[in-house]
Amino acid sequence: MSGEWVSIENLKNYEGKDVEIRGWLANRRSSGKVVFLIVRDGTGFVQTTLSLGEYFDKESLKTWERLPLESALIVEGKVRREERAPGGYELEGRKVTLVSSSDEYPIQKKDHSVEFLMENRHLWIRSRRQNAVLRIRNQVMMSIHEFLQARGFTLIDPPILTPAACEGTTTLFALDYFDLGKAYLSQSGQLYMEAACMAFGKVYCLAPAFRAEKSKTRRHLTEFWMLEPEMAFYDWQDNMRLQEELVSFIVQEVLRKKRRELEILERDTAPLERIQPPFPRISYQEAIEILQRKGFPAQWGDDFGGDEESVISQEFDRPVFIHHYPAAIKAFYMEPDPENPDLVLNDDLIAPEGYGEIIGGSERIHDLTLLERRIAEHHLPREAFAWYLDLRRYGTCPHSGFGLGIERTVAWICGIHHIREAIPFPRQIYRIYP
RNA sequence: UCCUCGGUAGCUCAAUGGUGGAGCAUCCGGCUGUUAACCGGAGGGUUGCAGGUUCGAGUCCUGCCCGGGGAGCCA
Repeated sequence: MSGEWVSIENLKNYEGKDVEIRGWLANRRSSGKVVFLIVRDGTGFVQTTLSLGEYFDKESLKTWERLPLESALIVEGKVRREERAPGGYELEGRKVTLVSSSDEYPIQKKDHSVEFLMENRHLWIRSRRQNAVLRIRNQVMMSIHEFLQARGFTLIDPPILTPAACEGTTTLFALDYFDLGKAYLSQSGQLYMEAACMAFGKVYCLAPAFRAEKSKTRRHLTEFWMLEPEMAFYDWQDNMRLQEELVSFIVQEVLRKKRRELEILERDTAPLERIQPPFPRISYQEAIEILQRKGFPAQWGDDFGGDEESVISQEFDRPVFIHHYPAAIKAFYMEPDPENPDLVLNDDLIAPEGYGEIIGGSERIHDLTLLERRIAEHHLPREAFAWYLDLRRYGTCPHSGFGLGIERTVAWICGIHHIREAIPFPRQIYRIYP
């Protein structure tokens, strides 16, 4: 008599059938003789009706009417198309089994402050919107793997504990490593990917990165996830072509497979539909000119902040590449422009709608002498980079790669304001709980 | 690190230097289709902490603690 255990996202395939839903009580309403239980199971939400009559007497209705929110339960009933029900389908309940009653649930149906929600992040992820964001994140991750694997890339996992800075400038989280002194949480897997691309040709890592900078903006976390592909024999332009194809693929896949989540987030999908290659390309020099035309006091040699990035991105209807930055404001490993050694063969990709930089990429220095000079100029510890220099001794070749910030990309696609909602458990300067 | 805003009931917020309230949540009652349901009733407070000014401080002053927003830095 009891029906098949079905997930809510598949309910529409069971119209007229008896099924069982296992989940949690998301909300409830009652009207004396009818009790409405809104049940969620992680795949969706469905309204269950319990009516006075054959299956429920007045006593039992009273019990279910008072069931605390987030209680775990199993409901059995018949799937019915119902215009009045949110989602178009509802469950005509015949039996409810209480798995566990909940304590009074802290997150309620009305307003909450950011502070309160962040303090209860472990519960907040149950909510409809947060659930939608994290489902889209999952899709982004899967689409990245699908895209790169189909193009012959090999996933190579980088170490998280590292002996020294990849880029010298940024601050690292340090910890004691037995008798070997300090170790640091990785701020980038790039240098290891450069080693790996000389072994496998095309490689990528999708891993956490850590920055101990005291950044306090909606675009920063101390722990974030980064995709870092690295390709042997790719020049800086091959690199950009790969980036625009990847970003377009990710966005189109989310549009194709996560429509419902985008609706929950009330994301205007029109700007996303436009995300197709090729992306516009402007030089650093052109970017400076745009800013000056817009009245910004930008000088050649300045780096761009969030406001500047927004102004530049507003000129275009899709992500825009900015290439050929001054070498002085970029990392030590970037290949100089052969026509002007003050510039490097790099690119930043700025997302539309003010979401800022989502990719930083470049061709890498492959000449041993030049790289040694750069390491010295940046006062980096030569011993720590011995293995990295080896890559330029044994069959060195031009190669390129980039880093894509997962949370910034997810936040942009979802249209959410702050990237802390784009990761399940954000780590920020003033928050490490829960 | 700097700038800025804030901390009052479980939550979101009110309260001219003069008896700390409301909505939601909780508990009790009502309602035959609710849509953040609705209607009636009840309980619920060391106003972040420590000093100070004052006849009197949630309110003014000083310090500290904890958060929010932003800058720099970066993905």
